[in-house]
Amino acid sequence: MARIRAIADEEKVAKRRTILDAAMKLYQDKSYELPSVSAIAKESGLAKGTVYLYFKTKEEIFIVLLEEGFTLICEGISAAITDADECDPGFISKLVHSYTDMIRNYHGFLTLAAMTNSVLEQNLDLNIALTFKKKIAYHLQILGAQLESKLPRLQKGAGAKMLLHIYSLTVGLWQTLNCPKKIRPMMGDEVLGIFNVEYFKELRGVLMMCVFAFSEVDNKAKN
Amino acid sequence: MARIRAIADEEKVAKRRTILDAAMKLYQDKSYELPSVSAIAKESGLAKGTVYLYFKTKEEIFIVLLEEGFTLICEGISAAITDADECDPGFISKLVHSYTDMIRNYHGFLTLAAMTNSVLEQNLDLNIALTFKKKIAYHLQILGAQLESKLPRLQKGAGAKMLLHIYSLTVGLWQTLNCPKKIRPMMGDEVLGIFNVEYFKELRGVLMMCVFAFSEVDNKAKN
Amino acid sequence: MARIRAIADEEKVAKRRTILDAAMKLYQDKSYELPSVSAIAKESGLAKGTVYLYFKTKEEIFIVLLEEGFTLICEGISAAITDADECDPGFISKLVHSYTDMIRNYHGFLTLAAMTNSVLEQNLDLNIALTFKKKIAYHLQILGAQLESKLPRLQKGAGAKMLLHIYSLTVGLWQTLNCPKKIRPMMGDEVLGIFNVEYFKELRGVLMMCVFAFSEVDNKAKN
Amino acid sequence: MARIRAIADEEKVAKRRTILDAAMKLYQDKSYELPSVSAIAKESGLAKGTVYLYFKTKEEIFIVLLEEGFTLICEGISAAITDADECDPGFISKLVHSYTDMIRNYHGFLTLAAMTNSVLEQNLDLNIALTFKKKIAYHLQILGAQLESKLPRLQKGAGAKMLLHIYSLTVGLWQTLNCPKKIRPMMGDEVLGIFNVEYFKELRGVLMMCVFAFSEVDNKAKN
DNA sequence: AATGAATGAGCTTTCATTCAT
DNA sequence: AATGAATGAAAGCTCATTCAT
Repeated sequence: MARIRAIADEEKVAKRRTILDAAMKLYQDKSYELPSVSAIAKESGLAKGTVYLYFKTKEEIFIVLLEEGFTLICEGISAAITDADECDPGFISKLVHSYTDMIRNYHGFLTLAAMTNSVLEQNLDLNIALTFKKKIAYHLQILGAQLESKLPRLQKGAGAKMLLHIYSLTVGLWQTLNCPKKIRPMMGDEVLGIFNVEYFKELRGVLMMCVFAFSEVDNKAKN
Repeated sequence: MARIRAIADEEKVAKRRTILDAAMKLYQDKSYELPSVSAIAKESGLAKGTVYLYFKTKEEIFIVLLEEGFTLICEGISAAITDADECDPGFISKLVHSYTDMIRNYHGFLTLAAMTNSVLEQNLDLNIALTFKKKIAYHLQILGAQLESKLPRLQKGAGAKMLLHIYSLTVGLWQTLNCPKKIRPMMGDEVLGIFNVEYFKELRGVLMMCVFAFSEVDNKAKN
Repeated sequence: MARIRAIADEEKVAKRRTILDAAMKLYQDKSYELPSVSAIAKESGLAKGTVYLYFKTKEEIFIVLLEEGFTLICEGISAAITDADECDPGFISKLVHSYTDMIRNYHGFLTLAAMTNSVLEQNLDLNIALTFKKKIAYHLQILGAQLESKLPRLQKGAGAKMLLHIYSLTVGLWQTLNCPKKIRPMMGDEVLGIFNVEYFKELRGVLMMCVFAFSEVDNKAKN
Repeated sequence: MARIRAIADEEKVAKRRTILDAAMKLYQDKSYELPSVSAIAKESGLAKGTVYLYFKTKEEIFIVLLEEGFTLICEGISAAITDADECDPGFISKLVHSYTDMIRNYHGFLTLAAMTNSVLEQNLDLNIALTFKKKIAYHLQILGAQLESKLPRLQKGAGAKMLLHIYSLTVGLWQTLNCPKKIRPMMGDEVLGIFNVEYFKELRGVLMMCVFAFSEVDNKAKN
């Protein structure tokens, strides 16, 4: 096996990356079932024990991947907000688009997000779980504040809350619309028409509606 | 002969019920972790093998429970719609309340719904999975149509779609806000404030907003 | 694999026996290291899971073997006591001989006994450990009482106690004199002369002495 | 140059000591389970690999500790023999007391001694194992001779042998009476009465008896 | 139809030891 | 001489599912 030692911190980070990437690859290849640590090790070209040197449990690997995805998406939106002109009537639409695009590009993010509670958090070190939650909260906070600064109709705190709701909807809708690969060919049935929509298009539709609603309601509350 | 068959069928249904009830009880008792088939069999007073005569896999048991819950909730809302007066300005609010109450009363429904994709559908017979999807679609259709008849501003098909979105949000929000028991005591941290809200209150809040948005947008689209 | 079902109780007992025998064989073959459950299963012609159907932990298997050996030996001595004539001046000597013979015939008993505390009791279900202790105590009691009836010089309770001491010495001496196979060829060194004795002969020698001492002291205490 | 070597040797000895002390501390703290090499290294303030520069295997560390304990105890008794007056009728009793006191003071000695065969000697370099045996033999010899000089009734070689038997009994009795902490609270049961004795008191009792027997028998044999 | 004994792949995890640095 | 990253065999155990009875 690759008995290459990661001595410097950056090498360690690189090896961690190797494991994370291998885990993600297998996760995607295995149609979004959590791969075994054994498989991850093999894919990484490392020994099983080495993986446990970098992550305490299997779930930790995936919680990190999820958190990375979340961070990435948040940063993307943040950039999009900065770039966009809030006076542009298409401001919201642009943001929504960049949001859905970010998610689309991080393959597996949605599946991962969907199993956060039911699977990942179950077998997670207490502190890791908490740290994860805090990071999510932090990102929502920061991004929410940024939004508030651009959309003055949003009251203090409403930005983060709105994002929380958007995120919830994103994950929930995905869970409702997504279905295992093997039954996809049989989804043609007319009865199932309601599920035969393109997820991202649908998501954008609902988001536009909700963001609009948010602004309105918030606005009214102000008056 | 037919008589005997009927009796036999009744017995079958009864035994299925026994298993389902036992599974649900254990699921609730074990704080919403899927119990083992062995435990379900014991709780049912049946042998392990017998359980497999009635359900092809463990997941099938829970998908049936989920579907039953879904049906129950839909029927409840249907009744609520029938009872309510759409001219009453509190019409929407009443519906939303009865919706959240129904869900609250079906303990474990949200957890079950949340694991639908990531866990349940993975190890499910193709036909079972499909049938499940169809039942969900059917209920959404029926209930959607009923809604449309009461809220004329809703276009054809918009009722079902709205319900789909509501359901998605319900499940997604639950996943975001819910957290494992063991980390609940540590949620006091200020950073986590955004997660420290009462789920059902929060849900009602968002739903009110969304339903409102839906009507508006839909209305506008009409004009 | 041998998918032969043990349905009747006697069949179950037989299968348990199969496992116990396989475990003992491996234990002896592997120069008295505890074999893995996996190996025991293979040797038994059973699946690993099946072994766990009959024994909760690996240690339980060996504690049962130890207890069986203990019981066997006690029964043998009991018979020897019954058969012997306490007026015969060689009474004690005969008993000691039958004791050492019993132990010699139960290969591995000593090694097993020697690891009772340091290994076996560590990973043992509380109740199993306790039951084991009770059985040992029970046998000591019974056999002790029998001895007292034959050797009137022994006070009440002194029989069991004497046996406890004899057993302790038996195990302790074995631990001191026994040595791993691989270093046996090098035991010729003169310095090691004290260890180069035949265990059973040595044991008999010490026991004779001790039993004698016991009687004396006890006798004196009486006067 | 020689000077430097001497210093280097001193350092080596010192480092060995550090490791041994750390190992002993952890062993005692962990209620007499063998600690991992990793833990020993950490406790020593050394790297894992460094430990292996000083000891070939983990077991070697503990065999050295056991041997040190043995030496200590022997030296203690030797001193006690020197100090005591063999004409004092309490001579034996005093020796026995100082013996049990020495053992009591070397915490963990008995546990270590008890696992010598079943655990330690298994994974030990041949030479190390042999050296260990030789040291034990040597100590028994020396101490035995000293005893013989004080107790003229002891024939040549009988001293060492007696000590061997005493040591065996000490370890064996400890194994029989000692029990894991977790089952200690449940030892109250009447059946287990025979095990509910104070180890050191019991040991002293048996030893007094045996030593007495030894002298007698030996004496008789002489005549 | 019902049983429950048997299966065995599968899991995570530990840790003594090695060896590149 | 010292380090500690990497190894990987080995372990115990679970449990969904099968199938002989």
